[in-house]
Amino acid sequence: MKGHDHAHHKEDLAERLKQAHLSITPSRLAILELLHESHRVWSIEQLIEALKRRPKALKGSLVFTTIYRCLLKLEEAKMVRRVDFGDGVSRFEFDTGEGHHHHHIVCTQCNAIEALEDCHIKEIEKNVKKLGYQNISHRMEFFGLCKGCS
Amino acid sequence: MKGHDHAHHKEDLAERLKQAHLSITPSRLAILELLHESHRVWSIEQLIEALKRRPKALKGSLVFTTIYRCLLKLEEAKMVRRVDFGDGVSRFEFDTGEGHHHHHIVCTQCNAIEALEDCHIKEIEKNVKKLGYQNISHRMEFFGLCKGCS
DNA sequence: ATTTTTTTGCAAATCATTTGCATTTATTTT
DNA sequence: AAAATAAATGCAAATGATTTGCAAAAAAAT
Repeated sequence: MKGHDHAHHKEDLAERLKQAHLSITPSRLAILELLHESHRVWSIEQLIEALKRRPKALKGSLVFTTIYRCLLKLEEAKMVRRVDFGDGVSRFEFDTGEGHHHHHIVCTQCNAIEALEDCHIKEIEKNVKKLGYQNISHRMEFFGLCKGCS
Repeated sequence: MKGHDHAHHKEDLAERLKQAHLSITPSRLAILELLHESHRVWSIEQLIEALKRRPKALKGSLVFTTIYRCLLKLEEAKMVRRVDFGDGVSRFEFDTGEGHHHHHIVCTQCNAIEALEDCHIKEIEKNVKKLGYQNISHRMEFFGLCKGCS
């Protein structure tokens, strides 16, 4: 069952790459699989470490630039979303591409990151619209001391 | 009247520096005056340009590092707030230090920045609290096409 | 199977930010 | 007010993440 699921996902991911007119490469599939399975954000360095440790590691060496460029392409294709906590490091997470979006809470002590599945900021968006803006998007991240650290 | 007001502000700002145990220097006063008068955010480069053009320019040359370190100190002292739009450039604005806070909307085309004076995100904060977090803060910025650009 | 296009790997360039240190300026002490 | 102490400034160089150039390799199209 699990094996079948994985195969299914892999095909799906390859299909989405094809639809986005992106070549299907081992790096891209590996990144997408990892992001898809793990519901979390990854810095590029973290991704490289995790991919190295994988059972089915990539044959080629895992190079920063390669992962970086894969992520750029996947971001363009809306398969990956970039998350920025203002600490100078870009992080990435899987993007279902179905309009869902969420925010995060970052522990100011241990830097643990947790997803917040809700986003109730319609009021503010309304006001922004009143100001005459279009195609409004927003970034919102929370910072605080998590249970373990307080 | 205006002159008197300015003098008043200058004294206030010097007083706040004193209270924060920071030396009162021309650079710091000039930065604070500019930030206080202008209700907007400034990158360091923008600050340097603006300070150069001032009627009462600083005697010493305006050096990036100096402005940078001033802003760091002023941020610590909560007289200045740093704003991050995720474009790799830090910006700064005056901070009254009275608990007010606001967000911004950035035009995705012309990069114009406007302040949003309201912040209705109590619901989300409640949920974050339920998760066990303390000292919760957040970052939120909006992006969209402004009137002039759409 | 061959050509064409895209991706990868490595090195080097960028760009904003940060740090080191000698000099200057501000504050404190005498 | 002058001397001593502490802090800030200016310049150069270091840092660190990101981005780019280009030749080699891999994938897609013919």
